[in-house]
Amino acid sequence: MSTPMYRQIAEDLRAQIESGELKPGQQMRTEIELRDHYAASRNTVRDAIKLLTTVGLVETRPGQGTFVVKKINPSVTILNTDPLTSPGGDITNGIGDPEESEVVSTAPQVEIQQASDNVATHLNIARGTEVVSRHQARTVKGIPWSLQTSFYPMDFVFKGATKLIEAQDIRAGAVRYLADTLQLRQVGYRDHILVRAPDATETSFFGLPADGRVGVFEISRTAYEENGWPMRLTVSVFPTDRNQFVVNVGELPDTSGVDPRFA
Amino acid sequence: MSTPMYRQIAEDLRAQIESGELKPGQQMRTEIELRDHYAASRNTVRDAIKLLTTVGLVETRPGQGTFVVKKINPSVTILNTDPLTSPGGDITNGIGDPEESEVVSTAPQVEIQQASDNVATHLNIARGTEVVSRHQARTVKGIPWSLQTSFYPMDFVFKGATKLIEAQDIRAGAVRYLADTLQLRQVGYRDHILVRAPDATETSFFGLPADGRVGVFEISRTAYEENGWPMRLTVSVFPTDRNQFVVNVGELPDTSGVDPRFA
DNA sequence: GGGTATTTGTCCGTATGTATT
DNA sequence: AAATACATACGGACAAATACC
Repeated sequence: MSTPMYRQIAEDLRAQIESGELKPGQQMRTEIELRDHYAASRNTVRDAIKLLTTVGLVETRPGQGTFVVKKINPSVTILNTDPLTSPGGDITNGIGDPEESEVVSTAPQVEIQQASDNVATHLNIARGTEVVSRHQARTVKGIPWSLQTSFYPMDFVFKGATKLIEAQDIRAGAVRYLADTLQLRQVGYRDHILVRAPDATETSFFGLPADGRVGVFEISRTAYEENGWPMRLTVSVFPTDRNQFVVNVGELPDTSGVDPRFA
Repeated sequence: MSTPMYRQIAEDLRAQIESGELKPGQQMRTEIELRDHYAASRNTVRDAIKLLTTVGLVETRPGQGTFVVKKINPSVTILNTDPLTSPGGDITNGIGDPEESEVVSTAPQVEIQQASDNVATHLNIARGTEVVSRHQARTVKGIPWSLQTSFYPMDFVFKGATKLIEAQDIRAGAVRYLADTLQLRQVGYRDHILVRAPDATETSFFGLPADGRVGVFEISRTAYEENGWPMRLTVSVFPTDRNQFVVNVGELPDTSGVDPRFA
């Protein structure tokens, strides 16, 4: 009997959930009932529940009880849409109902910053160089979907792309705008995908659990112009619990028939 | 003073870590010392530490103490290498030192299974249809890197691709083999990326913390032949704490200069 | 709105087990 | 073997959130 009691309790409850005995959304027995059932202390039962919470199987609501989590219908985003250069450096959404995506972006929050290590590396400039930062929050059907920040070399503004420092959406897209004003043609981009813990801002914006057990995708998209120089870095952040991504390579039948189902 | 004490303690420690006052790898003060320092109970201090561990900032070692985690040097994998069809459906590694990758694969574990919902959906066959499952574990320089399972329709074996059910590596790659024996030419693939909690097998193989706070990437690669039919599904699993992925779109300078640095 | 019962959240103190040095 | 440090487990008390009457 070397496995701790709270793990055994958690394993028992997990089995009930995965067997379907406890259904998604259903309320579980209260901590007191579980304490009696397993002949343990309430704190031990709470340890078991805590374990299930970090794995994402259950969720607790103060004053109400503990519930089996419902599967969230995930948002699926295609990372390499075919018209490479057109949609801007923005990551657009290919959600279930493509027509009614209802993607809403806040007005960009524009700042002049000194390039951090990360930004400097991706933009291939010296650390501390001034860059324009344009930050936006996006919601899909009212639920928070992404936080994204684009970085441009400050040079671009001096050379005439003054709209970059205006706190307004750039109509026709930033790609088009830079091509028109600076003859900077975007010919490709590279996405860098990682997962990390959310910071306080992200936790609050996405409504993630405060204990940080739900990670976020951080996708750094570096766009290049025709001479091979990076012209923009866009860092987008998405919660991992409701987002998936797709990459298409080669000739594929039709991009539609992907409906993600998994137990 | 509405924020709980254990959160305040965690916030204080977090600030010390992020300011560099506590360096990566360094041992923190013991629970007893922290209890005295913050005039709290040991359990409360433990709650604070537990919070920091779920965020991945610290790690506890029984009998030794609590330590600030060291940043793991991440493995970077390119999802869309240019010779699309050649490297097989396998996801190959583009780690820091490309020459000495030292990727070691175990002998495949071959099984005949009935297609699960997920497999059936991706392979576009009926649920319960028999499929060949080939499972492999991979290590890079001795550390566990990925678990991957490929699924092929059982048809392929009946039609002559009998090596699929042999528990040996298919030399020259499965793509080449299927092209040679069945005239099945792979013309592209689609990667589906998501993050979920690891199961017991994955936790043990990767040596992940038992509480499941480190998620895993699950990348489902569906390969298509020239008539647009799926010919293989490969599901690969990677821990999120030591893996990153790259997607290249359009014309890029050279794929080398990506060295990921982030605070 | 108020009051009460229910349920989870926080915090304490204590005891004992287990891993490491 | 002994000391140290974290892990598990218990029990109790009060706070905070929610639901219901």
